[in-house]
Amino acid sequence: MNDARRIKDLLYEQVARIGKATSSPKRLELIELLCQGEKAVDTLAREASISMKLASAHLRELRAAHLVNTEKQGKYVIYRIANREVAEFWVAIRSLAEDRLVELRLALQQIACNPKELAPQDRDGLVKLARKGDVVVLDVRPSEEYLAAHLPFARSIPLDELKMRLSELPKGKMVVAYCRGPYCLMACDAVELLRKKGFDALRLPEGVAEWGIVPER
Amino acid sequence: MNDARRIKDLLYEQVARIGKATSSPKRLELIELLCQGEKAVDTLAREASISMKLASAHLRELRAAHLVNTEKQGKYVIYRIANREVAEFWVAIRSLAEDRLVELRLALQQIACNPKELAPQDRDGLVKLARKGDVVVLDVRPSEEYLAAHLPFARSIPLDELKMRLSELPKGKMVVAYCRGPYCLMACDAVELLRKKGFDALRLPEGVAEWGIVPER
DNA sequence: TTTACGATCTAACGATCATTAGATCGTTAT
DNA sequence: ATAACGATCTAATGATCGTTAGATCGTAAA
Repeated sequence: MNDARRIKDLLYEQVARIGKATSSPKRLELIELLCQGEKAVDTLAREASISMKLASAHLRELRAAHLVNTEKQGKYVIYRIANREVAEFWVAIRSLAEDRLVELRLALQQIACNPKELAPQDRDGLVKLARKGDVVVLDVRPSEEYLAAHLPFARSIPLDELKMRLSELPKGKMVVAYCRGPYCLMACDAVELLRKKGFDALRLPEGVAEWGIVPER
Repeated sequence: MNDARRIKDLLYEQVARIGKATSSPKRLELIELLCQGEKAVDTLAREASISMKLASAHLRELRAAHLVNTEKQGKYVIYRIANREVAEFWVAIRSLAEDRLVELRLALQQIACNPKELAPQDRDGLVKLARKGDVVVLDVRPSEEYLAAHLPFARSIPLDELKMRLSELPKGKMVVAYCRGPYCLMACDAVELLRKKGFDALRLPEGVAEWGIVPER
């Protein structure tokens, strides 16, 4: 009787470890960043706008829940998402949050309205257009993330190089810009810039994780 | 610049509310119970082996994350899972936990080994056998849960009535017993009892939530 | 009306967590 | 060697959380 309780409690306790690991905003942001590709601690800290000490502490938690792996490379410690399932969970918990929390939907509308977004269109359709070259799928993330994983037929121009490299883009064609996902604002900025310069640009609010694409190794 | 930070932080903060709500073992157990059907606070407290005060406090948290709904019925306050997505998330977070945490897999093996389990068989096959009457799919949960939702062609004999109602079961046929899911031990006990009484019994470690069946209203 | 009971709220306690600073350790560059 | 830097560990802080007890409120049965 009491024995059954003990084992039951143990089971729920283990599942709660996943919940606990995903109960901190900054840890979620770190997971999203790691979904883009492997990164060292100082890179993660900079990109999440936190101190390296705090990043290290949060990564420690994620590691305790086995959601991320580490590998020492000389001076650096490289963090990676543990596997595809973690990336899928990041998409899943976000999806549930959007479904249940009005506040989140409202906040999303704020950033979604400004630059025109691509409708939650069929992905095959976009890929077909990109393959034919009728639209340019533009990856505006840092180039290391593009190299780690990117959408099919996407071209890489990091956001901070975009202004100087506008000539690389065909003037007549539609440009679809994407970044790390719906919570990342880089594609918004890119679309704003492109439109100002006379391009026909849309934001694709999805990233590699949403497409089920995951960096290798 | 700083403006973008503020809205980003807000987004991750909202998602973290879901993580926080699912970071407590008892809250997860309450979610699982509510996946079986609507329940009053005192029922939930009894079935989760906690005080009503504590149950009330945990349910308050789940309600704050909009994962559950409430409705006052006279003396009682009835809690319900908010929608199908919540039940699916409960299955998803459990699945990730099993994938990532060795301790959880080990604990599961402890309860899985004793009574022989049904292989992660195709569900259609089981339903076909049950429809023809070649196997008896036995729901050993309390009858209110059976009434709220149950597997196709399942018969209801609650665990605490099973010993007295053995005569209702055909002696020659295979009995497949299930309960609330892989973390619930009622089906284990049922299989143990049935085998002792000469039945050919197996445990189906899945419940309604795992089959994507969700109580109405 | 009185009584019992389901349920929540409040206050309070100890425990845990987020965050920062200081010290430490290993590696790379000078 | 020394210096610089990435990264972690420790300790310490304030905040938050889990849990329990006491009081309160509404409803249903006596």
